[in-house]
Amino acid sequence: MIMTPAPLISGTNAERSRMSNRQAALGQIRSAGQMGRAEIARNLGLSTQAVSNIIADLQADGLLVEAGTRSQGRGLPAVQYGINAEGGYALGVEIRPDAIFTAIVDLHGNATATRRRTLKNNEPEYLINMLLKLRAEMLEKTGVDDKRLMGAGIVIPGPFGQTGVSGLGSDLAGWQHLDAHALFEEALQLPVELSNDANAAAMSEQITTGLNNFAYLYFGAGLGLGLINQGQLVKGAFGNAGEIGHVQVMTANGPQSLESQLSRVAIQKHMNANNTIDITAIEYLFNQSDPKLMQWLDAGADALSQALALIENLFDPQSIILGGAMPAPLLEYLTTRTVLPTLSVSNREDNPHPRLQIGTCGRMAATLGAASLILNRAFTPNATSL
Amino acid sequence: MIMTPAPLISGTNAERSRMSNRQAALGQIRSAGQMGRAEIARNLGLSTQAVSNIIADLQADGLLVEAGTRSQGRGLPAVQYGINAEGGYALGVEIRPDAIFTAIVDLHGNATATRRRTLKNNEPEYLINMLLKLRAEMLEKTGVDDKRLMGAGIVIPGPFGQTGVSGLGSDLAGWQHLDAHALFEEALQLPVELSNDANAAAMSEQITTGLNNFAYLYFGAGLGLGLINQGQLVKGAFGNAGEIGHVQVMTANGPQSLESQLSRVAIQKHMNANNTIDITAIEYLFNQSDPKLMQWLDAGADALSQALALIENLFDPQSIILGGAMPAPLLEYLTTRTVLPTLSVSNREDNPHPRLQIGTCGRMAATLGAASLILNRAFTPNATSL
DNA sequence: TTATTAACTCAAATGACTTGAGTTATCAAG
DNA sequence: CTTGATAACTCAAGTCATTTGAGTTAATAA
Repeated sequence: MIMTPAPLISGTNAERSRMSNRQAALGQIRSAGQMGRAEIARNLGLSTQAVSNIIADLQADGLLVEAGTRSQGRGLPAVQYGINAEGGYALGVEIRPDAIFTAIVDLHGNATATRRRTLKNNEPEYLINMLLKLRAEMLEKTGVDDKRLMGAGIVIPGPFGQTGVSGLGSDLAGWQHLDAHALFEEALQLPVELSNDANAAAMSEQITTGLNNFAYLYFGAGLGLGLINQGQLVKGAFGNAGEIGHVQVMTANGPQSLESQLSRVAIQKHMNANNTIDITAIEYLFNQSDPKLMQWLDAGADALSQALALIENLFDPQSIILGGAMPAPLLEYLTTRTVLPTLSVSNREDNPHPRLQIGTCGRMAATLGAASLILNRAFTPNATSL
Repeated sequence: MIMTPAPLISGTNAERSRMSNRQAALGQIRSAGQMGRAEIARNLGLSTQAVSNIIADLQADGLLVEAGTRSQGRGLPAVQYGINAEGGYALGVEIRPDAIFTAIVDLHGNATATRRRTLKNNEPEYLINMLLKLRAEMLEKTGVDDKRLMGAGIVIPGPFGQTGVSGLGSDLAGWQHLDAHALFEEALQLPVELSNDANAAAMSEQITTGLNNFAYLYFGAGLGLGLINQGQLVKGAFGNAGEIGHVQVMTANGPQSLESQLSRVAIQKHMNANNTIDITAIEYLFNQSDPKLMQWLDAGADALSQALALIENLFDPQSIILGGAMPAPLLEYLTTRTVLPTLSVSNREDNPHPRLQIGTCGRMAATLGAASLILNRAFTPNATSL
């Protein structure tokens, strides 16, 4: 499977300008909730008239709805516009070796339908058929016209391609040499965004928090890092950026991989569990204040602290967000136990954001993140290929 | 000093489209060396006529020159255009606590004049006056019209602002709370790009290598990391991304900071030198195969190997480039001694680029890099504020 | 020698934005 | 309560940069 770095810089003409301006206007409205035309025009450096035309278009396309008027001081009150949740939908998909998760997400970012199926195998044909069936089911249930589906965001386990960290358990058997992107686009007949779990979850967090320079630590089976720089995902040359699990940290037992200290699998191992411990089981143990789990959390906090120092000094983010398939209270507890590193460029007074915070938690974090890859394109100029 | 993340997304109109297309056309020509109009049009997705108009403009502005014709197969031979080196210049500046380096660089990236002065102190007024004097000197010597100066790229020692790693020796005394950007723009009456040494050097390397996803390890007094993602610098929220020197690596003497193992200061310490060892001294020692230096190199190669694993797994670059104020032969030797990590996403067969390579070396690397921050803006659409 | 091909030019058409005049509704001041 | 200032918005004309389509030119292939 090939992921080209694609530096495709393209020229601009009137039509592409309009497209770009439409997206910029939508982006403004989304991040503010609702807005008037004159304000959008000021923010984008366009004339009121231009924005009026654009808004009229968007409204005709069903992407916007009027939302009353608002007056601030003198002058004619501004007619407010908001995103029409039903104006468009994104298909979010997470594929794991053992299961597939899907969701239909509206323009407000709310899931209107979700599905979860266990997988018998990872053969492309089986998987694609499953995916098509789930899409059809969800579309029927929600009554969404499939013309309103803007695209599919698909999370598949990294690393992409055959690399030095392949075959360590999490990747999809038999997919290393496939062009998954083309395969999915062909099957779904939709624009597709491929990504790993951490990047997808990070993108979704960008939308909800409004941050545009941050790092996202995603707890899946292992541990992944999603990086957002200037609002853009840092995917790396082959889409494999963020493989933080293999980074070494110091422990009482000498240097170990971060993933072996801080992940669901690490918990499993620490608890000497024979079968997989999932998020529900972890939540139960945490609510019981299970001594072994609490012990693990202390060691985990130490590893996390080292990871923070690393991320902060390499990336200087506004904030580091924890999320993924872990119970929120556990991550909350983990943050309170974690020492924020002193020797760090993020150790400064004038950052208005917390250095460490909790984001979206739960099983569907990556699936919703996948959908947000598509939503993001609708709201960001020049993001067609990211 | 405040560096805003500046997510300013702006709308597009006819004039801004033209500006963007001009830059895109220049970028095409630069990366290809020379090109015909029809080819540019195809690459940018514009009509031939549009590109013809743009090229005529650029030629009238003195940014392009005709460079003969080229025929490939049938059809009218294409008139080729190339960048006119004298069409514009950038001022490159590196400020260190003890010295200032400046250069005037033409559109081909060649330095037409350079200066180096030691600094008595770091007071803003003294520094600015020195800078103005050097600029005047260089402009006079080269006969460059100061209207042709497109801007100034200025490298100042990080970290920016008062952080947890400030006051460790390298930063400019008394500058933490100044708005350096405004200060320089006011004094020079030019657009200014501020950056740390590693980022500037990385940008310059992007231009010479054509890579757009890579990491650059910059050997200054310490060690810095410059990251380029999708052709864009990863600066971090406060401009302090890439502080890799403080990252911990394993050594025979337990965990140590990377900078203590792999930097000019580390050499100094290892050699038990009382006075600073500069690049010339290091080159001499290396040519003598000085046993202590060679011993240091072995330990350094080990530290470098760990740094590579880290960078590769976090950023998945096309390549990692070594450069800066070190003798090229020493870095060459270092690369041959460095084990490329196995457990890395970069350990793959299908990457056409070497995982580790040497870039620009020498005292002026950061200064020329600073200038390239300005040159880059001229050749990249939407890069006005990076 | 001739047909084909591709780069390029000219002039008209198109698309999207800007400009400027005019309308409307709110707030503030008298 | 009236009046004036203000700001959002609309309409119509103007501007800018691009596209389109009909030539023109020069090289190569047949």
